[in-house]
Amino acid sequence: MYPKNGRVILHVDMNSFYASVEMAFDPSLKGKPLAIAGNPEERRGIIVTCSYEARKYGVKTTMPLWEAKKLCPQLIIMRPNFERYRAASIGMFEILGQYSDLVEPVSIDEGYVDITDSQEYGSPVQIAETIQKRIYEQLDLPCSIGIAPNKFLAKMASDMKKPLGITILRKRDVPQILWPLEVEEMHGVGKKTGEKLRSFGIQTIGDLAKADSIQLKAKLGINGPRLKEKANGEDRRRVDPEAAAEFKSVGNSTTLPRDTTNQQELFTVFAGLAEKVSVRLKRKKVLATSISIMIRYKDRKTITRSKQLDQPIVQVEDITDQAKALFRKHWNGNAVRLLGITGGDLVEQGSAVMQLNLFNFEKEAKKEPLLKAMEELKLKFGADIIDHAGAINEMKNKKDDVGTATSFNKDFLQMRNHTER
DNA sequence: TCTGGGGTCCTAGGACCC
DNA sequence: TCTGGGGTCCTAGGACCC
Repeated sequence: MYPKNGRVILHVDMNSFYASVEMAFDPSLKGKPLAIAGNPEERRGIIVTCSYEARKYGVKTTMPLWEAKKLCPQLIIMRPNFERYRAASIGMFEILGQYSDLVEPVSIDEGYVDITDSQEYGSPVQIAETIQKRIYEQLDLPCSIGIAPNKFLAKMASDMKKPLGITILRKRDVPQILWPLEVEEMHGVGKKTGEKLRSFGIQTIGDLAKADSIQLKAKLGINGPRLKEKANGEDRRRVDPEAAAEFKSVGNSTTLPRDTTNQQELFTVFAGLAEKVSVRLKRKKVLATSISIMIRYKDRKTITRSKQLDQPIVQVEDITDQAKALFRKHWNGNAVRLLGITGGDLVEQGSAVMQLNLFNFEKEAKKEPLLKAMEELKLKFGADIIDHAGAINEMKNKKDDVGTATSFNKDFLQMRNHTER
């Protein structure tokens, strides 16, 4: 039954999502070892997701393709079909949304649902069973669900039975269920933090739960005490439907077919990346006020270099120029393995246009005729932006409240390209 | 023939301002 | 004639997650 004080949170986690979607799409794949890989033709392809049948052969996520083939010669390899995954994801979140307004997407295949006030649909377990059944029958996709009083425990719970599991994790179960686990099993503890914790004698989640907060803070920063709270089953974070609606950066990167020191080649790659970033920014109707590049050298040493801009940009040429400038300034001349461009400090199209207008008016002391100013804007952002945003009207009527009327699900789906771990 | 790509959040030092 | 303290911004890097 529902507790009087306290919440009931579900964490819904799709099982080997990409592979499952492909199987739903083509049932003849069911029961076969299937892997989704970034780019099977490239020598640097890795496994993004694989079916449970493939896992039996030892095939794992992030494994290089050649290694996976060695382990399982009959492995079926497919490239990702993101449109299919987006469609499946929309279907899944539509089902979740029918049991609560408080749905927070975490990634394309995973989300939290606060069902504290959803008694009308049954008990927590009944709701979880209904959701799981509907996703399975209507979408032909398996998922695991965790039921708990907070996000952290729900997340840990959904991980415990796969595929098609439902797991309840109460706070009072924490000492028995969670504490014996290795500390790396915790969501939020990776390799490095695990090593650090072990270096001062913390091996299990239970050890972490009992560790000294002051010491943890000194060694791990703000993350230390937070981890300790979680190890004790405490987590007050809300299920926030808006959390995923706003993205903070848009980037594209690529590992080159072969390492190179040829600047012309590298600049061509930058132009391609800038094009992708530009298209994605425009689609989201935002502009970037900072640009950063990433360079991974042959020895895998990776650097990022960034710059704050005076004005937000979105056009390919502008992004390319900024990226090239950063590259020229910081490249050490060694062979490059990967290049990336990311736009950050995003502002909305409308408000960006306005900022530029204000900027121009101040600069030009209002001497600039309106038409010429518009031409300038079109040059800067592309004609579609002016027409679409009705920039002149916005300029007159609005100050800085150019609203965002975006459906979170859609935006969130655009925002993330998820790969299952 | 090693190890992708898209993100978020946190830290830390220096510049700069009051 | 040696020197406070707080705050913000910028840049770079690290850790983690899916």
